[in-house]
Amino acid sequence: MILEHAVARASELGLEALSIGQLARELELSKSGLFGHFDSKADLQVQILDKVTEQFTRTVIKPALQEPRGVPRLRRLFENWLHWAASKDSQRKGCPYMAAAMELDDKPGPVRDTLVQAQRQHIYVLERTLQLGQEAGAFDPQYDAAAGAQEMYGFILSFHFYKRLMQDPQAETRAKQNFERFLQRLTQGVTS
Amino acid sequence: MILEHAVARASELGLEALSIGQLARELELSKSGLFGHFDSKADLQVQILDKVTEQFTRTVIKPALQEPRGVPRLRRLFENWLHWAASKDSQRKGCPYMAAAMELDDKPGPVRDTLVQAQRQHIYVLERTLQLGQEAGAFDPQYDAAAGAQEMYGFILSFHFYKRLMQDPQAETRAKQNFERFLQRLTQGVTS
DNA sequence: TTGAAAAAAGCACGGCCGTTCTTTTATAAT
DNA sequence: ATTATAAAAGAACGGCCGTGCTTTTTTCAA
Repeated sequence: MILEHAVARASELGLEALSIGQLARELELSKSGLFGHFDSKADLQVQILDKVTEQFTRTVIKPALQEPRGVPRLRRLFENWLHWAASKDSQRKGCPYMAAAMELDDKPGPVRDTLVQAQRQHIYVLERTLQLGQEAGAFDPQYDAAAGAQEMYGFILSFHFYKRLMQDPQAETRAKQNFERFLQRLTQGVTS
Repeated sequence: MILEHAVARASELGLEALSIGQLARELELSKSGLFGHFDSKADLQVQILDKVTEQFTRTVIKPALQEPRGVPRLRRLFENWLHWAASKDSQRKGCPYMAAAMELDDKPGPVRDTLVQAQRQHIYVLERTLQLGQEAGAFDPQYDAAAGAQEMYGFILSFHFYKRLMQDPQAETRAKQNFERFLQRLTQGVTS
């Protein structure tokens, strides 16, 4: 329960800016009562990231893996991911990874390691989805899967920036438009 | 001089994490001696962003505008931008906007406004470069310039993430590869 | 119902934060 | 050389931080 709220706040403020005192106040707990559940702030941050990864796997990756390989799976994965990045409910505001990514990209340590591992794993899923699509004959086998994954990741990142920071109402339309064009290229000259 | 160092540190730590005391220590100044140059921390942050924008305009945009419209200008703009995002010298470590973007995307105020305005302006340059290329007959006039700008921005963002957070040595290669493919699409069926 | 174990609270600590005031030092014009 | 002006320093403030201790409350099995 504590972690759920912590995830929500961390996705707004970032992992560093989130303070234990503030968390305790919001949960109507004493500072030390809350702190008792964690060894340190870094430990809390790691647990937050683990929780986020669990959520991401459950709501973005798992549903996509139930789609058949090729276009349906890739599209589902992309749309879920986009939805994840845009989400603004009580659970999460935007992508919790992003705020963390910028603060941590120059600070080595266990928190950063946890984040990097999660991010690598998610991108690997993207890459593997492309590869499996190729093996299934749905995608152009010439296409560099790693480059494609980086490209798709870019769609999501730029969407996030356009939407959250610049509040561009057309961000989503264009992100989907770019993805569909990407998909078209990917399936170009493929029969099945 | 103060601002230059502040820019360098802010691009590493972010605008919020950067503290006045720390800055003063590094510059061998007293905290209040430094603070005297600014009305508040928010004012310092705004001035940092203004300085960054000036640097970005000078090193990324201006050189690109000296190239002829069309492919050369767009490529130059993209490469400069990529180089800016990757830079790791004494002046700057990575893109200072990015760290700020995530912290601020939910916090209204003058600092955020300054950042949004700068970012909008930079993206407008991107968009306008595409449009001018279209008008000059170098790019496919059907292409939606705004979507293209968002796509290119994605190349840069994903490159930044791959390189800085995940430390992928191939990030740059793939970013350029993706851009060149984008360029190919853009110039498809255009004679001149 | 008692008692071990876990959770929460209370309290205090040193430390850094942004900011304000006052005093000293340096700069530069008369 | 004197003086107005600006820059830096010094000291203090209230506030929040993360974290350790000790004490109280709650939980739950024996």
